[in-house]
Amino acid sequence: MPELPEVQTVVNTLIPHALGARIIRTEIIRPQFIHAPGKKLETLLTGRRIDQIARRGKRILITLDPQARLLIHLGMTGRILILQPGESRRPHTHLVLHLQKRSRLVEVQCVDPRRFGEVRWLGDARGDEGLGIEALDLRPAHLRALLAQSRRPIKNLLLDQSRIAGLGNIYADESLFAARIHPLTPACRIPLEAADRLCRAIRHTLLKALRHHGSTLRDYVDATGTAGRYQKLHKVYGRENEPCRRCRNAIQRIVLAGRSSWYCPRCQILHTK
DNA sequence: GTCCATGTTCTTTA
DNA sequence: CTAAAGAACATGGA
Repeated sequence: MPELPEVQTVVNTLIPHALGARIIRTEIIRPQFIHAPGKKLETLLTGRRIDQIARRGKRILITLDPQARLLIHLGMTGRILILQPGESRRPHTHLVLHLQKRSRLVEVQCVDPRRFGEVRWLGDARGDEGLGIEALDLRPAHLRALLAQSRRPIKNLLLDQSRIAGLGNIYADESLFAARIHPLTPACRIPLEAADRLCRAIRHTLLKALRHHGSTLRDYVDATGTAGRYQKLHKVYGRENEPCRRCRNAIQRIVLAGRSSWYCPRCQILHTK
């Protein structure tokens, strides 16, 4: 489900209900889904207060008081849902946090049918280990440097979270279309003007998706259960054989890094030298 | 039954 | 050393 705009929207919709709340009860329904060292997560979580809810790349980082951190990754189909106490538990719920914020009680359910996501106790760790620069913090000079040191197809580089954190399959394709760069172009062959165009395209695409609360293809909803709207504005993603919105040529699909990649063969230039 | 899916990680291959 | 390909994880929808 989640790339940067979706994960940020989950965080934004979680904050009003959960920030400052105390965890008064913890139910672990599927222990295999939860990574915690030694002690039981129930013991670690229960009694602490939620001090901060933030996003880094596609990770949700929850800072607790007394000081400790919890990481939630939504994987492909993960959801965090805010529910009233007593509302029926959704299928594939792995963890439920019972929160009290002043006199109000709410439940936070962590749901993930495919179980590609994870909940992990971080203790003192920051939770940003292994991640490259935030996609929204990317600046032309930084992107130029990244491109110069790689011959990989640009699409593969954009998906590499250890280089740039936050882009996934949808926004990598949409950003490359906006920058008019072919996904197979070797990173180091992208001309400087095109690199700067890509930098702007990434930022513009993510901010616009964020304004539309992300893309809902099938599973994604925010913490209040609301779907995103940006999928209606996709220019290439999932549009094989449909006309390019810019030139009317048919959108093509190829497989790269094991993922479908959609692009317009007329608008997106394959730079080779 | 088939193929495909917003992600990550591991193994194999080159 | 780099990095690509492929499989794996588990479930469900078309």
